[in-house]
Amino acid sequence: MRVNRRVTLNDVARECGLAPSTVSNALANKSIVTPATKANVLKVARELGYRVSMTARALRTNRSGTIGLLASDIANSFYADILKQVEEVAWGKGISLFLGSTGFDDAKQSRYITSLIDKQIDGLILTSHSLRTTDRKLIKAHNIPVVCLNRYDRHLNADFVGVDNDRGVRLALEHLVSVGHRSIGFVTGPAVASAANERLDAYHAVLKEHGITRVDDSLVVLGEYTEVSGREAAQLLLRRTHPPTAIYCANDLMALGVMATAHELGLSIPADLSVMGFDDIDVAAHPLIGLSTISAPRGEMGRLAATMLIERVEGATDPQGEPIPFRHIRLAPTMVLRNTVAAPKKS
Amino acid sequence: MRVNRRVTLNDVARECGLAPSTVSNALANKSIVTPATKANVLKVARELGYRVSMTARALRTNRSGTIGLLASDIANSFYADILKQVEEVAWGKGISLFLGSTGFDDAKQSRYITSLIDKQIDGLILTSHSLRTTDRKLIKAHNIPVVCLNRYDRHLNADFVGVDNDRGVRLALEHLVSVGHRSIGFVTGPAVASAANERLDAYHAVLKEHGITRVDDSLVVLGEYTEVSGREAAQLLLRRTHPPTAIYCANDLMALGVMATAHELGLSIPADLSVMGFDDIDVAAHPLIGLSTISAPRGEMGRLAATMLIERVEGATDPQGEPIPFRHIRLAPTMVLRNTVAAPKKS
DNA sequence: TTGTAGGCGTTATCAT
DNA sequence: ATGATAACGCCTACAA
Repeated sequence: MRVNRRVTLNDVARECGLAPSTVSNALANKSIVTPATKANVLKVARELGYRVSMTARALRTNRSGTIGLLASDIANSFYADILKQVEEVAWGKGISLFLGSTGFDDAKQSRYITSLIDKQIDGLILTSHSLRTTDRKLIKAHNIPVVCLNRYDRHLNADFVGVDNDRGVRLALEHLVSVGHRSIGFVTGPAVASAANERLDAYHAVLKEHGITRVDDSLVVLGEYTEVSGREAAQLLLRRTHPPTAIYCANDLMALGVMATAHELGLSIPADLSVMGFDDIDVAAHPLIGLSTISAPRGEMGRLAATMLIERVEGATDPQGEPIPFRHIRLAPTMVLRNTVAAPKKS
Repeated sequence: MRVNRRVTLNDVARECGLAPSTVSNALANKSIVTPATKANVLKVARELGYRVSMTARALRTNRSGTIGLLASDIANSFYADILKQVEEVAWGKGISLFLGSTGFDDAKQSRYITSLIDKQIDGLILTSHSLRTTDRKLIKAHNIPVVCLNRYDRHLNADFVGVDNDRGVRLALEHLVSVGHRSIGFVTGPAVASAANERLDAYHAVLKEHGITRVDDSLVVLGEYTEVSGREAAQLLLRRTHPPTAIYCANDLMALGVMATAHELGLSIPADLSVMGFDDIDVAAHPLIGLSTISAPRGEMGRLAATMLIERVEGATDPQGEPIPFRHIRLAPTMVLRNTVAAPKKS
């Protein structure tokens, strides 16, 4: 069986009795070509089942119509929600999306970046690690626009969009303090991204501001932004001789883990333990969970990131024709109070 | 500022004093080229920062090193879990992944398929809609290997992997029946994919087999595989004059919605209402949820789908050199009993 | 308004 | 073992 060769621009041209360049122009809807021929070309192209080869076009024009998104854990609904919006914006612009999951593996992210650049992505959204210097060089050498999402890289010339982590953590901790908590545990995330550090810093700052200087370092436990790691952290925290009366988690998934462990330990929330999270993922709002948390506008973050990236890809300029300066956008989080916080028990 | 041109094979060749073709062969580690020159080429390539242009290579070889995955809702953790495994397998093979979200929009899926084929994907994993005939033609014309995941298309020559939906639903419903339920509501999903129909069919079959023939059609409510749609379905079901004593949902997300509504209506689960789902997504296992459900091995499904697809892309053959026949794999689901099922109240 | 020619960066074929 | 040449499919000067 003969394998059918692909229909090319030349085939259309031949069929129309025109030159390839004319067909190209017609298909690109250039005003230079006569409406009549345009119509004819379109008709023939459709009949023959002609489809442009983006590969050939990319080789020629240096634009592939693709962007990449790298996330540390695509099964985490925080990233999934962002991803969804990015996909939508990209789709609206006719751009295809490469997705990569980096785990917490620095090297994997690097290899992903080179691999995607080999594939000639037009732009890249980074949501996971900070970059290695080699990555930065590569990105610069190939002139790939980058948007950093929720992780700021001060060595990279790139747009940034994220939540105001400091403000978010403050909102939560001040609420916990105002309700009477003095001994507050903190489950932090891997320090590969700036967001984790910012949240941890805010924790220390708020406690200090409220005169809780005697903050025990062992009240801070390292998690991995997953539910299991939240469970494990809670084991550590709640098994102490003097367990904290409240636990603040750097994301909701870990807060769910803490709630699970508390439940299994026979502790009732919020009576025996207050818990708060960060992100406001969907399950947090479920009445059986009712997690009080800090809501990060991740839909908006995803949309903004994609929009800003595509702007750069398209070489947008300001009214004076100057390239747009890099933007640094912090979205304000809000506090959502549900059922996981109460005053600590008098003991 | 001069924008630095990309380093090409020719640059490496010139620097080495070799012909481009030799460099190409050296880089491809062909046995034909001398080890010494290989080493030299490699060294120079590294020094110059040479990176292959996959675009050019794809144009030449007709292989892009990319595959596509189309899902109806990437924020649904069912798909996210599959996606994660697909990504992992692909990454292991050096293949990049295009991700597309189709909603429940038939036309969007079609446009995605053409768009990805324009970008010369080597293969495609379909998890959402059934195909239009035009899609099938396009796929056939371009000879793109396809794997159908959890949605069977009998008109398409493709590998298939999915759960045994019939068996899963039977497991659940027979459990509900054995515990004493006779009036069982069913929240189904959009019939755009075969899985939804299979689950609904199984529902009818099991009820009939147990002599519950007087099954009221209004006990079947259409959902959208989302939590909100589960909530709405529950409103319909529980506001009836004779509400069912149990509700079976075609996926866990909708079961969560049912649980939410029940909770808000002051019904306690499982005392007043039994609920079961399908999938066994992560939250289902949370102690505060404890949803009894049917566990679909979606990690394995994702892994299998990706592996089978890549096999085809690489043109794998059986020992006789014949192309591998299309496989149709049904994975067995298992029942996970937690805390959402009890005998119906005597009334 | 349409046609011609060259090149984007590779690889495959054939010659040396 | 290495080199020359052509071709993958498209776009874009420039020429007609």
